[in-house]
Amino acid sequence: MIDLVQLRREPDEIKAALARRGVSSATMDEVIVLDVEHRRLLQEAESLRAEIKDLSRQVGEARRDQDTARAESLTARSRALGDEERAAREATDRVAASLRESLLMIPNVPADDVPEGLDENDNVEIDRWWVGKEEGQPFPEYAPHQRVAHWDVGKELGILDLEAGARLAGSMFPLYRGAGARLLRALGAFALDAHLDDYEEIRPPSFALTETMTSTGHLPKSQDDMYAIPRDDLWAIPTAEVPLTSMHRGEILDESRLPIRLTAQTACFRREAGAAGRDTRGLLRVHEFDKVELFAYCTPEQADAAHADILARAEGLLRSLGLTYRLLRLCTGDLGSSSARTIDLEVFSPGVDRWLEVSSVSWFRDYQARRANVRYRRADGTTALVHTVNGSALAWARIWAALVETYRQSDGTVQLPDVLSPYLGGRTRLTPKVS
RNA sequence: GGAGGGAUGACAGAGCGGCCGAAUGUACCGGUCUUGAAAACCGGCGUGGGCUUGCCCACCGUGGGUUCAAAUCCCACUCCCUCCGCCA
Repeated sequence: MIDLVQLRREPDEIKAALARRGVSSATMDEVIVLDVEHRRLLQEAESLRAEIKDLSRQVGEARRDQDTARAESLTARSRALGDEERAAREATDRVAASLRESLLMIPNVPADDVPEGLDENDNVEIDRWWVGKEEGQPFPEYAPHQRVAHWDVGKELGILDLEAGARLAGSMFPLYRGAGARLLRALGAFALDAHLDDYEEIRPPSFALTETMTSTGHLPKSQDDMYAIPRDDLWAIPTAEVPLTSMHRGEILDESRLPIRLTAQTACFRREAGAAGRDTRGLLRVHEFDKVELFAYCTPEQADAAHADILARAEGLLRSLGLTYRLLRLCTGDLGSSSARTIDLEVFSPGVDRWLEVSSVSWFRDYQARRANVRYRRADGTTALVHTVNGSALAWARIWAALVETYRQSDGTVQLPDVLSPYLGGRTRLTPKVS
């Protein structure tokens, strides 16, 4: 949620920044009006409250002095004020609720370096990498044997059974088998191990309460994109960012502990409402996928370095897997609602001949921390909201697809990169199932 | 799922419905003493919000209720602990 105090102090700056991502100035004016009204009512209610407290204290004194007549007259006055106070408080609460409701729907203020744009077509490519680039080799030419879509490779080798997944849970719930399932397990272990130098490994719950979802900004905005279990007030997490952001909810962290860096692999659940039929073949877009997430709570001063570190780690994994990828700076129109700045990593998958988003590295400023109420204590004793930063490293379903396409050999086998060997028991070559 | 016990500041732990935002201890910060440290002593030490910056308001697991007045009484819920049942 954005900073209301800042909105009061510099309404024009905030309005201008939010206008870049489509929030009308009329919407912001409504918020400002609600805020003014809220404070007016709050003052009214509080001064009534103060009066009642004072009268009540005097009743106590009168009782102690055995002055029954005085006590009763004071009681009568206080009782009369009580009705007024209740009405004032209810009015205050009503306005506070609608103020909060409005604030929850307002996206984060974009950073200055976020490019202008309407949708993903306006994202700006800032870098591109492929094996041998540093040695001066040109962008790779992919051979015909690499131009086979992963769903065909998967079927050929018996490592991906989309029909079985669909039978169990409907379409877009993939089922991996044999070496395909093991490859997925290997990727997770490979990535988690790579981050353990600086990041604590977490295994959080796969479900979270409405309150938790709200603190990351996923609710109320994205409720149609998530799986809900209403009987238990639970939602299936769309990313480990949700539990990690709430891990320290309501806490005041000592500055010396920052940055707190966490990594977690979880299943991620996405309803992908409205996406039916669009780029949904194979593993391009699925309802459930595994992802290793990197996350940091930090001070504002540490945020840039924390963001850069996560980005470097995600890139590092792609490079050691030998996959071609590019970096995109998301434009205002494509930026996630909670984010102030996001860099996407897209891997090139030759079989389907497209760039697939496999990581999104975002800086949230204090937007999530304000909702989740995560603060830190500075050396001078004051408190401030932390900044949160996160990124995927990486989302495995699409990496799986890019790997089997990129490394498909002319004989139809797939020769996986050596870095995965320890996690595959040395079996880096995937061959067609004989049975 | 059943029975019982509990939830108060960083921690421990008091708190007859009325100077209780909360005793006391520990921890922590500052000072005195000391060559220095420890001990002792003195002082400080929760978080938010509002405005007339000096005051006011809120918060004792959460949400309701009773009352002139609630940490304190009532109801519901959540979580933790113990026991029973069930269970990977």
